[in-house]
Amino acid sequence: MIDRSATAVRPLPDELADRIDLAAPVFADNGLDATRIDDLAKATGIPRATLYYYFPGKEHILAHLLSRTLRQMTATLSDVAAEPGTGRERLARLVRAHLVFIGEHGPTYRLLFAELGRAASLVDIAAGVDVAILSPIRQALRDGHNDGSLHIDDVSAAASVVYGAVLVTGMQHLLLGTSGDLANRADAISNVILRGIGGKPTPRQSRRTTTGGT
Amino acid sequence: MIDRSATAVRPLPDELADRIDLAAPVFADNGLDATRIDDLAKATGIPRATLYYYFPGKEHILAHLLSRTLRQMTATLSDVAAEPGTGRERLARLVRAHLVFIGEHGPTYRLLFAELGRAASLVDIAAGVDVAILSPIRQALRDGHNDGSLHIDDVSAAASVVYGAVLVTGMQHLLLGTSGDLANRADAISNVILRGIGGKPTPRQSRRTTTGGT
DNA sequence: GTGACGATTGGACGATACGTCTAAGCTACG
DNA sequence: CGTAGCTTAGACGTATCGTCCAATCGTCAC
Repeated sequence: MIDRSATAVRPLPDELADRIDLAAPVFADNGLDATRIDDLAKATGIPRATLYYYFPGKEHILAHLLSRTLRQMTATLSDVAAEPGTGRERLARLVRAHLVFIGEHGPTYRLLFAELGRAASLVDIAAGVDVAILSPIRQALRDGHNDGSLHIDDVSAAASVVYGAVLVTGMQHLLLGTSGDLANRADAISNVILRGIGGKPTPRQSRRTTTGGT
Repeated sequence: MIDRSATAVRPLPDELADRIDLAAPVFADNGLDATRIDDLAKATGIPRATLYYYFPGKEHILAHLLSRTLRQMTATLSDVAAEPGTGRERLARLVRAHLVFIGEHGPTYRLLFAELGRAASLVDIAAGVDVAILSPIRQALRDGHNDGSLHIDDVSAAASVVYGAVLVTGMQHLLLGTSGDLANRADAISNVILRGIGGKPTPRQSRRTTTGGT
């Protein structure tokens, strides 16, 4: 329907590429719908006519920003995933790094999912999420299975569990403003994922954590 | 910012309450933004002026629908959760029922999350999600812990893992149109959640499931 | 130096959709 | 039969979109 160019129809000059980033907080504050092109123009200092010169519409500006964040996340997570260690260790690091990323890019991350439905039709952000997030997870899972540090029957199911845990935890944090540090939750989550919640009492006797909840 | 009334400012007559449901597919197809009030009027057969008589705007109509779906989900899941059995059994049933619900209410469910960012500002849908979904999960977890069928250290972390797994699986299905039946994935997910992916080879030797994936 | 071309931008424009409002018709109840 | 509230068509006024044009400016080739 619309051309697949992730960013803009015309190549975006570097100077504008920098300034357009200033649009992110505006989108984050108001959402796609309530954001006026004029707001973006004001916030970025780029005149409205120029914005339209480079972007077909505000959705494309948002898509540009989101795919940028997605690339950032891809870079961050793949760096973390590349560090040495067993698959199990790397998985734990991925979980932590992901939560930290959510904490740092809260508004944008929330935007990513809030507008995923809309923006996904312009860019294949859904696919980008897969590459950025699920793919390193799957890799760590496979590696862990091979090096014996993990035990995976169904890679895709396990990846869904891992990602889901992170996503829900992050979203609770972003939407409901739950308990303090996201990074702190990483251990609790990794624990559950690794040990499971099946009946068999695990090696270390039940060291109670924050049993409470919201 | 806007009053918290979940549905409408005026009490909605039953007859209209029925018809307004016809607006759901319209929203689901187009999203909040692209849906015109006139479209809703046409789809529901309720004149525009009447819509405005009962709802302050289309966002409130959407909020009304979403909270309705949420109530439905609450009912469905709490029914399932109420069935007899160990916490572990009920948890597995919850996972399955939830996935089935997603499969059946695909468009609306997707909408629920696509517009959550926006709608959450009108209604406390985020809180509704918590009640509808997380709360029965937590209950099953606690019960399972007490009856010995589960082993939970951190209820809220475990609940996040469970819900996240379901959510991500469901979303993959809805957005990417992954493999066939959602209900089929329920077992794989429950397996991972219960047994964990930690190295210790589980009691029953690794009965390989669908090791493949996307 | 000069002309050409593309980037840049202010401002005007038509279109669309929103949400408001009015007024007329209708129903129901006392 | 009269009042009150529900219902609805249609007319507005407003906001924002996206398009378009014309003026300006910088750069490059000749």
